[in-house]
Amino acid sequence: MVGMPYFTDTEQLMPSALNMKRVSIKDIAAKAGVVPSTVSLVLNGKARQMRISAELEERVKKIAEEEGYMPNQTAVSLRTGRSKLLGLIVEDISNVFFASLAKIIEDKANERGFKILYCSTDNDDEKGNDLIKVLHNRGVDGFLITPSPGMQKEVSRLIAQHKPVVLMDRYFPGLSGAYVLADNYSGVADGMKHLLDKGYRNIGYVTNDLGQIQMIEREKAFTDTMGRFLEAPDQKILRLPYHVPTAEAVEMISSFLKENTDLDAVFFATNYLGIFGLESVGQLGLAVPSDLAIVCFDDHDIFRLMVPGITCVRQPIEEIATAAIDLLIRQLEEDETIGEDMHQFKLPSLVIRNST
Amino acid sequence: MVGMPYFTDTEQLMPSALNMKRVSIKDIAAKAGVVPSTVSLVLNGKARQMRISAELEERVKKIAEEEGYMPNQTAVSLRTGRSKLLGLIVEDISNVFFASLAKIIEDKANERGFKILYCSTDNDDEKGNDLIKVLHNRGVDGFLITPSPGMQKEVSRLIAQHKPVVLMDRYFPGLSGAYVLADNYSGVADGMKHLLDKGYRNIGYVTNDLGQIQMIEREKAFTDTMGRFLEAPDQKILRLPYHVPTAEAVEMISSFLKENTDLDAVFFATNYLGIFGLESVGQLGLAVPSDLAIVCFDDHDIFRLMVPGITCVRQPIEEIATAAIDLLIRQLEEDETIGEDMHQFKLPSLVIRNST
DNA sequence: CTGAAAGCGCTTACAG
DNA sequence: CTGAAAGCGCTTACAG
Repeated sequence: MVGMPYFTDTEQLMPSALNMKRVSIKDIAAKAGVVPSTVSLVLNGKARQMRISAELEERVKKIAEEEGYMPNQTAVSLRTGRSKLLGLIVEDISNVFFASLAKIIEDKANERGFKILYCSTDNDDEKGNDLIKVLHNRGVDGFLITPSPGMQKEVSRLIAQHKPVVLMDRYFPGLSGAYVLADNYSGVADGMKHLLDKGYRNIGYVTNDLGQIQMIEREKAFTDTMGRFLEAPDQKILRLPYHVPTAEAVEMISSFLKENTDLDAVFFATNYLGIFGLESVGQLGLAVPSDLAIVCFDDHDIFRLMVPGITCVRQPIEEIATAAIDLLIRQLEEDETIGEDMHQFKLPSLVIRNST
Repeated sequence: MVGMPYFTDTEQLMPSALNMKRVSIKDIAAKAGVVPSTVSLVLNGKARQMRISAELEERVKKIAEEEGYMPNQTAVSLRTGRSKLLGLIVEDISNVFFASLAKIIEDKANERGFKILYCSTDNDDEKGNDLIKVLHNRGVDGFLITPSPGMQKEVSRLIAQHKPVVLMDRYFPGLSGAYVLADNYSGVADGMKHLLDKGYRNIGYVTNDLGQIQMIEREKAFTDTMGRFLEAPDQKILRLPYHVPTAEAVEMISSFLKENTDLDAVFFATNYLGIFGLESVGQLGLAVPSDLAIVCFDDHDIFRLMVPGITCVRQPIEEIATAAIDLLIRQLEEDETIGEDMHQFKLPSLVIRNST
C-alpha cells in the first residue's frame, strides 16, 4: 500500500465532473524541471531577488504562458490573506442609482485586478449586518457600503478591526470612517433657493420615513431655508412609508396636495422613480397639478422628461463611485496610514433646470 | 529553537492590521477539549454518522455558537472544491434590464447560500472571454451569462468541462447548453400581428448592428411577417451601430423616418432606453411623428409613458431570472444528470397595449 | 466513539 | 543560486 495515493477514491472528494484538472504550479514545475517554489518565485517577480538565472526565469515563464497557467486564487487567498475581492453592499442593485454606482465601481475595480461581490440590503438592518459578516467570512479585502441606519455597529466593528471600508451615499455622523456622498444639505438648499428666487413661498416637502442620515440632512436644509427666508413658515411635510405599494404612495401624495391647496411648490426629497418603479412617475405626473412648481432631489432624467418645467438636484454619481473606490483601494494599499488620515467627502450636487 | 513558531515574524505574512484573528476551528476545539476534526464533523452534521455522543455534539455546537464561529469559506473552497460562489456575467450591470435580472438572481442565490460575483462584458468579446477565465480561476461553482457572439468558444469549453452554465437572454444555436430567454420570434410576431390587425401595412424596423442571436430572431419574425401578410413587401430596416452617441442615433432615426415618409408604423427591436440612456427617450419621442404607430420590444415602461399609444412587447424578466438560477442550481446539485437532459427555455413575451 | 494525518494549491523564510 | 518544508483553515478516510 506504500506509495498508493492517499485518497483511493478521489471522486468522493471532488467529483471528476467538477474537477477541472487545471494546470497547477506543480505541472509547470515538472515541465520546467524545477521545484514548485521556483515557479512561484519567478511568477511573482522575485526571480531577481532570489538570484534565479535569467534563462531559467525565461523558460519557466514561457512554459507557464504556453500552459495557460493562472494561479488558483482560492489558494493564493488562503495563503496570503488577500483575496483581491471587494464587497459591495448596496440598498438595491436593481435601482438605477445603485446599478450605476455598481458599474463604475466594477470598471475601476477591474482595472486594479479586483472583482466584486455584490449584495442588496433592501434597507433591512439585519440582512445588511448578516451580509457584512458573510462577506467578511468570504475574505473580501474591503467593503463599499450604502448602509441602513441599523448597520452602524457592524460597520464600526469593521473599522475597529482596520478592515478597509468606504461608505457611500450615507454615513454615520459619530463614526470616524471614510465616506463619499453628495452634499445633501447644500443640494436641497440650492434647490430651495431656486424656488425662492422664482417667488415661490408655500413650499411642501415629500420625503420617506426611514430616518436615514441623508434624508435627515436634506430635510434640515428644507426647514432651515423655510425658517430663514420666510416669516412664520408653515411647514408642510409628507413622510411616505418606505414599504408601501406604489398606488398607495401616489394616493398619499394626492391627498397631501389636496389638503394643502395653498402650496405653490413641492420639493421631492428622493428618487421616487427608483423606489416606486417607473409606473409611478406617470401616475405622479398625473397626481401633481400642472401649476405646481416641482423640484426633485436625485438623478431624475425621467421626471424631467415627464414633468415639463421640473427642476432636479442631481447627485454626482460618477464622482461618488470614483472617489469611493479610489479611497478604498488607497486604504488597501497603504495599510499603515489607516486611522490616521481619514477621508470623508461631500461632493457638490448639481441643480439642473429642465431645458424643455 | 525547537518548539518555536515557524514564522517568527508573522507580521510579514499577514499584516496584523488585516489579520482579523477570526475564531478558527482550532479555537473551538481547544475550548471544547477535542481535536479540530471532531468540531468539523459535528458542525457538518456528521456527528451521528461518526457516532459522536449527543452531549459532546451539543457542547461543541454551543461553544461554536458562543464564539460566533463561521468556517473560513476560502479554506472550505480550497479543500472541497466548492466555493458557493456564482459568476454573473452580463452585458452591462447599469442597464435596467440586467440590473433587474441581477436583483432577482441575487435573492434566489442567497436563499441557497450562494453569493454572486458580477461583471459586465460591455459587449466586448475579449473582455467577456477574459471574465470567464478569471471567474473560473476564482473558483465559481457555476456561471450565469448573457454572452456576446464571440464568447461561444469559451462558453462551450466550460460546457465541455461540465462546468454548470446557464445562458440568459441569448444563446448559441449550435451549442447544447442550458439557456433561458424570451421567445423573441413570437414576441415580435405578436407585436407585428397587433400592428397588422390595426390596419398598418408600411412598417419600418429599427434594430442594432451587433448580430446577436436574439436580434436576428426578432428581425426574422419581422421579415417573415412582412413577407407572409403583405404582397411585395418593401422592408425598411435601420441598423443602428451599438457604440454610437445618443444624439447621433436619434439623428439617424430621424433621417430614416424622413427618408421613408410612407411608413405608418415603426417597430423598435430593443430597449433604446437602456442603451442610449434616459435622455434619448425624450429626444426619440420628439423625433417620432405622433401619427406613427409604435411598437417596442423590451421592458419599456418609460417609453409607454412618454409616447401615448405606444405598444410594448415585454420580456418576462422575473421568469427568466428565476428559471435561470433554478436551472443552474439544479445543475450544481444533480451533477450526474448534466449533459443528459438539457434545459432550454424560451419563455413567452407579453404584448402590452398602453392603457393611457 | 476519537485522534492523527494528509492534502486542497499556493507563498515564503530558511538552510544549504 | 535551488530545494525542502511549513503553514493558511479546513475536511475526511483511516487507524485505533
